[in-house]
Amino acid sequence: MTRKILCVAEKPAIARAVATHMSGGSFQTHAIRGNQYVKNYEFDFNFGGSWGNCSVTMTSVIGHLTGLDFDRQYKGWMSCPPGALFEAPVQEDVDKDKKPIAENIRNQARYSKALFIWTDCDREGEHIGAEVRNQAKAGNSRIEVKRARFSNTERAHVLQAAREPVELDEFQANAVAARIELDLRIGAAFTRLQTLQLQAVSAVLKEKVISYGSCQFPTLGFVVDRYLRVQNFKPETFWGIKVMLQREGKKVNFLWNRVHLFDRAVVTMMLERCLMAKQAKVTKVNQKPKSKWRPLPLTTVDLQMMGSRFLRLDSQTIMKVAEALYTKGYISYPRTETDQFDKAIDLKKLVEKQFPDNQWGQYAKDLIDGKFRTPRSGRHNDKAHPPIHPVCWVSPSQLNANEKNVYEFVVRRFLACCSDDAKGQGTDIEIQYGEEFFHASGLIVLERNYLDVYVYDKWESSQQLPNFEKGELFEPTEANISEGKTTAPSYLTEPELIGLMDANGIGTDATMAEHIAKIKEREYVVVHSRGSGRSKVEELIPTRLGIALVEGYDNVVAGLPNSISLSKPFLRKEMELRMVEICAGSKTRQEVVQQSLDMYREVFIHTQRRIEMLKAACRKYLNEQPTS
DNA sequence: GCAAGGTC
Repeated sequence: MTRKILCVAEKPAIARAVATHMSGGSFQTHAIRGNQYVKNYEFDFNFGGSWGNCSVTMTSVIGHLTGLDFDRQYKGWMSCPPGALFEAPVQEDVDKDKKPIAENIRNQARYSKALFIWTDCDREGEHIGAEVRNQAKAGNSRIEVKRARFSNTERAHVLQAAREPVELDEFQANAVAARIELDLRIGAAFTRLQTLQLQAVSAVLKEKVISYGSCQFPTLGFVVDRYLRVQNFKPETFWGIKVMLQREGKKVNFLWNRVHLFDRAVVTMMLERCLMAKQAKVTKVNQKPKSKWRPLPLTTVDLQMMGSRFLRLDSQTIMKVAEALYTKGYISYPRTETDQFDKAIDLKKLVEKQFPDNQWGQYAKDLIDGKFRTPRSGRHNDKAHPPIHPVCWVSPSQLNANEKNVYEFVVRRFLACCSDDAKGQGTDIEIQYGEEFFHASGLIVLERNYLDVYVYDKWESSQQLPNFEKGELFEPTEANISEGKTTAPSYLTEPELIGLMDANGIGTDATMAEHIAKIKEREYVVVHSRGSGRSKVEELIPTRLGIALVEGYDNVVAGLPNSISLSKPFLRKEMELRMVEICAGSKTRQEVVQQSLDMYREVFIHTQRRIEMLKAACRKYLNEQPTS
């Protein structure tokens, strides 16, 4: 009898893709009882080595199998003081809707010699792999456990992963387990505390859940921080020197190297010295080729940021649309941090698929006819997914308006990646006038290259400069003082917020949009539109409640020795660093959970003691008459 | 009625 091997992927789409490659396209599909998405695919495969020819069942989970929650007696909000949740017993259970999937794995494991885990090769994937292993062991305690290491579903790569399995990374799974426990305890404790305490403060808050989360609060913090900077902004007047020369019928404006200063008297004196010198001297003439680099391969964060900017869709909508395009097989997996293409991917083949398109088909043909360039490589690789790229061409008539726009963006971005940089000729002139230095620069775009397909980037020729020679003297046509005012920053936009979250490690590429949606849902922030038409900008403004929470917590911790506010990203960042230590094997899961809980408990106790400050902030913002 | 993270 041939040996049987059970393979389990993180999601149905991967199970199907891997089964297709391993089986060479011929497999049997069986539905499972109780879940319409998960399927079992059966086929034979030669693993080589000591495994040899085996019969395979390839199936999947749908993300995590289990969830962590408090024991039943702690679930009621009045069952215990919120602070008790830092120690209350918790248990891990298979989610109700995942029970049929877990059962399928236990059943299949019974007849299998080995389990091959095919979850994504990232931290969460390692934890999901451990959940799968636990179910398989419950069905068959003697089953051998292996893990396939793969980063895309290209055929040769998949086959290699199947034949060279590695071990599950227990450290990474433990790091995720620590995160899960911390987020649950801390989130629930603070949410119950502030909800129960603040509901009584204002009629506005009655019946309202005022949630706290280690990601949603720093997200709110960014919005409030920008809002306050706008509110507190005081414009300042500055002065500069403008020098202009007319020559060969062209007008050249020279910019001051000092840009501007805030002291009018000093600028006046400097200008007078210039005028006294009468003549300016050309100190540098640089002619050099300039180029504008083609974009990097597309990541999720970039898709969300560029998408909000150019397609005018909020990040959640973009992700929904991108997922629909992925499920239909038009684009690759849209959740990725990777901005470098694996050498194994045949990029030219993907370019060729775009030939039929009316808008960019000819551009794709030109690439294959010799203009193709290997894409640039960024510095990120999540080792799980390739950059987002089109998988095949789809007629615009098959897509709705949003899908059409997002697909077009993904394709244009991909073709731009496979193109040459735009090239031009730049001229930089520097002059000395009195004791001050000024400069002017000109640009002539010579080859547009990627700009022809990537319509979202702009790079235009500037006005041409007349000829200058190094060392020559000339008398400027005009030189005078300019005056201006510093302008207030504008309110935070969603792409900016996503950039801040990414830079501070708040949330993952898959969840950032959810955290923003969450603070809207909780009525901590609202979206205001400014302008109209193409110049419309959506800005995030905190509500009175949002401002009150941030100000309240800032006041509460103001007295603490290292006063780290919950509205700042530092605590979450520290948690992330400790997770990395678990992955490296330098700390255990238990150590990290204890340390992090101690840290948050200190803030919690302090908040309880000074709860009046939190209440006062809410009263201040919510119970006074709105003035606008 | 609480979180954040997978995915449908």
